[in-house]
Amino acid sequence: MTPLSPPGNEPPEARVTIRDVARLAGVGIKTVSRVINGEPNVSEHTAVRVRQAIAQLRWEPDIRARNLRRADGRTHTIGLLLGSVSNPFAAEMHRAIEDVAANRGYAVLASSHDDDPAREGTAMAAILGRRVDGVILMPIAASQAYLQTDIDRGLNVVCVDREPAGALIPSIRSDARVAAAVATRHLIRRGHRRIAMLHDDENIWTARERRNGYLDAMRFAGLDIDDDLIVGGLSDPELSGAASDRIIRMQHPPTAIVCGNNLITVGAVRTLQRLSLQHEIGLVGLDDFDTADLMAPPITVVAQRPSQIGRLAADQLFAMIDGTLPRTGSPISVPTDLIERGSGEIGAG
Amino acid sequence: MTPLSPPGNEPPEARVTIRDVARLAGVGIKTVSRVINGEPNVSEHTAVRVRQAIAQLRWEPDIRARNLRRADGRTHTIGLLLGSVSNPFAAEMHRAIEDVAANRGYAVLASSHDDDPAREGTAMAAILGRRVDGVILMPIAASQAYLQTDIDRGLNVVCVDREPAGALIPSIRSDARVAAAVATRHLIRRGHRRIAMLHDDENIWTARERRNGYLDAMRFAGLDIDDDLIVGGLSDPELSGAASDRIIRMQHPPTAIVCGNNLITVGAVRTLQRLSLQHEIGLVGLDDFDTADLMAPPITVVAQRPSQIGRLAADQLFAMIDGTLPRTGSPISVPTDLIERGSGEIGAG
DNA sequence: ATGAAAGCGCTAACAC
DNA sequence: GTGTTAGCGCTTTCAT
Repeated sequence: MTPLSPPGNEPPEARVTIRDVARLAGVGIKTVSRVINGEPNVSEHTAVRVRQAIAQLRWEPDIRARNLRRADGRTHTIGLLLGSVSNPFAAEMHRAIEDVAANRGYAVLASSHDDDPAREGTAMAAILGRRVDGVILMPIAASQAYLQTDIDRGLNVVCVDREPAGALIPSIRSDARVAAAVATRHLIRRGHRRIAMLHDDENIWTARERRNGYLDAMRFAGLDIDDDLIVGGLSDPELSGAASDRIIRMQHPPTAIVCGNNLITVGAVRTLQRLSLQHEIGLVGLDDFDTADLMAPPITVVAQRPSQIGRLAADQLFAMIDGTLPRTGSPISVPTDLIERGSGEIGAG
Repeated sequence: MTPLSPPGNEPPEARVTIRDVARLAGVGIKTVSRVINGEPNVSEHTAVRVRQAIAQLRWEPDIRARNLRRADGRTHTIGLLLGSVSNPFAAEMHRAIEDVAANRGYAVLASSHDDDPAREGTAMAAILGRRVDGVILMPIAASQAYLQTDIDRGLNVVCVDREPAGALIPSIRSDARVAAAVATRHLIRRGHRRIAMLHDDENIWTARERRNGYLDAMRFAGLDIDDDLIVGGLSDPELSGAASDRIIRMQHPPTAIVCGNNLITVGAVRTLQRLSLQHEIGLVGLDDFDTADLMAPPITVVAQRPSQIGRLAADQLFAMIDGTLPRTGSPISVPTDLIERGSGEIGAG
């Protein structure tokens, strides 16, 4: 195997370059460059010959090399850093972002930080090293100040789902606090007085906001707040199910539950069903999910709009890349929608 | 704004390069290169100075430029082309692939073709133009022969979930035919004789295999096959729900249904619930989903193992990149698991 | 132990 | 209209 052969396998016939095409077409490399970039000053006749040579050699220009010298230096790639690409909410945002990007000839480098603050930094470094034109970030680290230098140097960043801290980065997200207040108030109006709030890790902006929204509604209604009914750190359905179980077996159990995200909702519903209490205890989920209408009872939720958040975030990012929007900006709230399906309309004992 | 300024915004203080670092450290650029690559022949003293300069300028080497000249030419990026990054099954595979990739310092360029054969080609071109070291593909086009030239030139490709055609590409997937036969047989054993099969578009390998598996089981049991009970092209829950409705209102309706994927299952369950037949008609889903156990009745499924498929595919791809495995190979089947939850154990009439 | 020069595949600038 | 030269930011080669 020659020293230049690619990793491990077979006869890697030296890669085809613009020079091979130029030679075969009998022109200079700049002419080939003109043809593939649609620049003027190439006769139709030569252009045809060049295109034939390209087809014959099955040549594809190397995007890395192109961008290295290009005036705008763009890579036509954006980075996307989410909690997890497999979380349904994140995956739907991802898809909306990809659609906007694809329409503009952009590819998406996607990765997950698993809501681990340390991994935000390492994953971001992996993305930035690949010289993306912009990044869409679902932040988890306590501060995004570490991005400031890159932003000053021209990096475009937009946050989604959560607010950043320590850097002036625009963000697109639901008004999580209001959404949680709406959910809580909905239960209060059904006569509930003891309402539990199950939420995710406090590192997560939405978890904090939602708890605050719950507190807002409880206080506004003049209800007692029992700290034992507020449980955080529930990062998966199992933890949520266990917490639900614990709460329901309290001496003075709640008559209703607000669930801080779709995984928490699933865990809580599972426990309620196991205890056969799903028709006795009120439940409202924050964030919708595909099969919420198929449960018994169907699950009432305050739905977010993940596709819209994704689309708006991508639009904003590309406007920044185009230079038509500044790289700083204030948060944009996307509306949420209360969907009454049954579980949230159960009255208090 | 200077002509070299990046798109649109602010004072893009010319990007820092290896030369700036070398100048500040008072060394040649090759020495800087040695330091960041951990090459020998740099005195600890100079190395420290270089590292200080790097930190001071907050310099990050440009991965594109590095790979342009590098002997192995690797980009440390792989491509991933799925039906849709937002499909739960695909998203879970995606996540498993990302984990393997991240462990090896690889990033993942993810995109979706929406099961549109034409988009497989365009999306693939967008990926290959970015010079990835390998691609994991969920194929949809009738043939992947278009990849052969690139494969001969050293491109590494692995297919997931579906078998490729027209090119010798290794694939990792469930044995869809057997899984469907198992599901069907399970219903036959409960006494069902008229069993419907709802499946996705026939362009999709799994849809064809699953229909065949259904036919296998029906024939093996010596049952009549009624073409009116076999419906294809159901690419979303709405179409599936409508088809279920039609089938149930037939003169001789089926007593059970096999659903060809998780979206089809959701649509069918929705219709059964609307008609209050969910406890009368047997149902087995192919492919599991998170809330299957929360329905009434809980949904019996033949579950796939998306994470395992993703992990194996990534392992295979990296073995090919490393050169420890050939670029061709035969399909690998990942087991499926029948999970009895209730809907599949309803007896015939 | 170090650095100067050449080159990766392409685009920019400037010839002709 | 077309080609030549330089140069993008880095690694490689080879000299010192």
